[in-house]
Amino acid sequence: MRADARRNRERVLEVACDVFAAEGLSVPVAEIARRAGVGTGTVSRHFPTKEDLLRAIILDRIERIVDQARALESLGDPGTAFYRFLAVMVEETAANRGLTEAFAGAGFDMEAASSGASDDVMGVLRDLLAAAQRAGAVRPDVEVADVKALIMGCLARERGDGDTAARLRMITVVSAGLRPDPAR
Amino acid sequence: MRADARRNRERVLEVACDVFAAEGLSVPVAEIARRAGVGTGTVSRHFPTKEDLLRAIILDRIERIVDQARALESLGDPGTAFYRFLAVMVEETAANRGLTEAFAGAGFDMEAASSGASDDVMGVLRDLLAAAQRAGAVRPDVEVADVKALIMGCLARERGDGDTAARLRMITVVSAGLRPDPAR
DNA sequence: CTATAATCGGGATGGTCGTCCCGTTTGAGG
DNA sequence: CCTCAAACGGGACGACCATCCCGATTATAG
Repeated sequence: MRADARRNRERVLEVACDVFAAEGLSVPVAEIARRAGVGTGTVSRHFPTKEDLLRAIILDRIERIVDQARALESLGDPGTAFYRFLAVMVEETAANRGLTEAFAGAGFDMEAASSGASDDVMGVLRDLLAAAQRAGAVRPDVEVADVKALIMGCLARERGDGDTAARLRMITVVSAGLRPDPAR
Repeated sequence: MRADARRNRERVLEVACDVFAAEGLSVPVAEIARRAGVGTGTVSRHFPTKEDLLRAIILDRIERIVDQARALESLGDPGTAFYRFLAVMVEETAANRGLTEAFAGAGFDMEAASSGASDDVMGVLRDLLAAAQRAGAVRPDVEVADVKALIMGCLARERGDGDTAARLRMITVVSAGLRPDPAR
């Protein structure tokens, strides 16, 4: 691979990561190219479709989240692991509008793009939830899709990363709601 | 107004209501026209922009929700009123994909479209929340935006109206989370 | 330094959609 | 029945965007 090609590829990736995080997935590819100082042809040669570009950026972020989840999994108390993962996932995603939209399923099919074991967020969430429920730390009737939707709720709190206190409050409320009756 | 004009207007309104509810706000105006059996010109004469058409449909639905809220407001117990409104809002909206997208702010600026007192959902929600908090039925630190986001979470549970049990479970969880510590 | 193949830039293409316009049709009053 | 303004249909237009393509450029091996 030629040196300038590699450089351009890196540059596009970096710019795309920032722009999608700040302004969401609907930013035109041509705009990414413009800000990276390259032509649209250069972008679409390295990443034939917009989805390819998104995959390269988003799956990287998701892998980091999954890593943290796996680390929490081996933490001893399944309840603590589950609830801490809720907070981690919300915090990691809140500052990234593109990632939020990806989770919401807007313009990017995460399930289809995730093929490896290292990017299966739903899988790891399912494991954490099941363990926490076995330990009696989460209401037994709650399903993975419920938890995902509640996380989406926390992310819907507002665009951007401004209000950390509000996010914390949301997580507190949701966590309290998920706990079975006795344990408060 | 000529009889055929009135008839066409009604027909477009009816079809648009169904289609947007079933398939969301991104359905092309031309498709509405096609299914109503009229030309695109007819639609855009009665409703110059797509937003005009949406307003005519969505604000009507919102008014109905607000009516129910006002009815609950005069119900005596502010806590009961608030929690029942949560359920009402989710139930009313869940079956209507267009309404869900409108609340999510996708392609339709609800705040801007709402001008009358009869369509201010956020206003009535604020009143219900404040009263419930004064009565000690909701955590005092929760804000209106938090509640809205949690409702969005319930709506994000899945597309369509299929799983009533899941929606009920979501409302239970969210309600439990919103209650202050003592009252379970 | 030169040749050449990889790479680049950005215009062309095709598709979608909202809105506007105009030639044609039709409802309804006289 | 006859007229004509109101209403209709659907094609034209313009905006936006992803993707493809090709003539110009440039990195790198020899």
